[in-house]
Amino acid sequence: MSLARAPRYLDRRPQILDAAESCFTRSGFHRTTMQDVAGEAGMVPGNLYRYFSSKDALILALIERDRAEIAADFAALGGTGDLMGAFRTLGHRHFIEKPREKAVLTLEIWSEAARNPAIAEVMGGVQAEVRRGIIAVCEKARLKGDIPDQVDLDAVARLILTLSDGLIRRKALDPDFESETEVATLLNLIGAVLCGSISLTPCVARIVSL
Amino acid sequence: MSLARAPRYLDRRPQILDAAESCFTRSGFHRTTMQDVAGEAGMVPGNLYRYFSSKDALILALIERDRAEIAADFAALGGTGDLMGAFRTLGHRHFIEKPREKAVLTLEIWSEAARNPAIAEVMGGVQAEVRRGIIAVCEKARLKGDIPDQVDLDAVARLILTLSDGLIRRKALDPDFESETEVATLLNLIGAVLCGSISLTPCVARIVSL
DNA sequence: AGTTGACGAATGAATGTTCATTCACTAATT
DNA sequence: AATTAGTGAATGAACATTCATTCGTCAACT
Repeated sequence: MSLARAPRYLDRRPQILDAAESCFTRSGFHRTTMQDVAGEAGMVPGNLYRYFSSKDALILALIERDRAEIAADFAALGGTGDLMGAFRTLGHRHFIEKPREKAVLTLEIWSEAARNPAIAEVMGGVQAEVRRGIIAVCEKARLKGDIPDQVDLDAVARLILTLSDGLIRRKALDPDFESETEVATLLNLIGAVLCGSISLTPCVARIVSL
Repeated sequence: MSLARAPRYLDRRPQILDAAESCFTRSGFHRTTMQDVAGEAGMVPGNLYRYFSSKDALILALIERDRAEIAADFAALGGTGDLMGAFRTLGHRHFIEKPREKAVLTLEIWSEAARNPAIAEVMGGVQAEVRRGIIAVCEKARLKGDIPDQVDLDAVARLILTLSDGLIRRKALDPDFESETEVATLLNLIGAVLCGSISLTPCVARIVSL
């Protein structure tokens, strides 16, 4: 009787998520009403519930969409053997190309993750994936002899994560933040660390002497 | 407003701010009700309005209290001539001693700052002050000959700010974040940068070759 | 080809709750 | 007595969610 039929109408989910992204960026999760999202999506509030079971589900779906995007970027990263080129590409894509609004939304997600375990879990997943991606691509470079043995790749990965997060916060909130300059500086720094020009694990004597 | 006179009774403001801090940390600004704060402060909601004119005013006052604390820490920093010692102290105080909850609250403040201009302004003030503090203490060290001329102190200050923000985000949300290790690593890195072991402004040839 | 009816999509008007804020009042202090 | 602190019970607005209803499309049957 009931045939598996192709959806008669458009799938409204992407459209709703786009609307939600605008609203959440503009007003934050909690100041955004379902009425706002519906208005932005060109429909009526009740109808949102056909696609997302609750406001929380909507938030979560939005975050998961971002996650998928990041994951895709990292899949592409492993390909080439050009380590710094890969980092430069990623840096460009994530900190220069993307508008400030994305950074603002990320801040929102962070503050939400501190309380919503579902969001925390998604974020943890991204984090782990990015970290593994960084280490993997570095290890490939090490096999080619580009990275000295004494460089602690795990520490490098943590450093990059820290720098990335710091950049996001500054991009979102510092009025005179200059993406290009900042990214260039930090790529430079990372390059130097990977070269072994400085070690992340203490070479205490020199430092203490300062 | 009427701070002019010594209160006849206890000043409840600190007590209320403490309560608010707990609540905001636990639930975020927007999920915290005035009823929650009042309960935590051991009083009745209406009474909060004797001390703060609105929920927003309460949030702002809390942020300003933090600002004062940070400012005080930085006032102390300039004193000694021990550059890395000063950084180590600050790093310890802000990233190791303070509980994770403080970092969570900071995340909350960030996401709020993106929309509330009053908060953004306070944050901008802190930012500027910290930055000036860093540069000032570095310049003092440079006069003593501890920092080579080619080190770009402005870039160093930006780097430190970025690293600090990244640390806060990771401390708040990474389940296996290790304050001591991370801070030690980054102090080490900063020390190396200040030594001139690596330059933040491109020495392109080497990097590109990687 | 035209009609019908089934069914998913969308609407719009509630509904019930949660919450910031108010206020008339009582208690304590000087 | 006068002033300040604190109470507790509203109040009313905002908002997530529900639901009865309408609309649009298509397939099956004349």
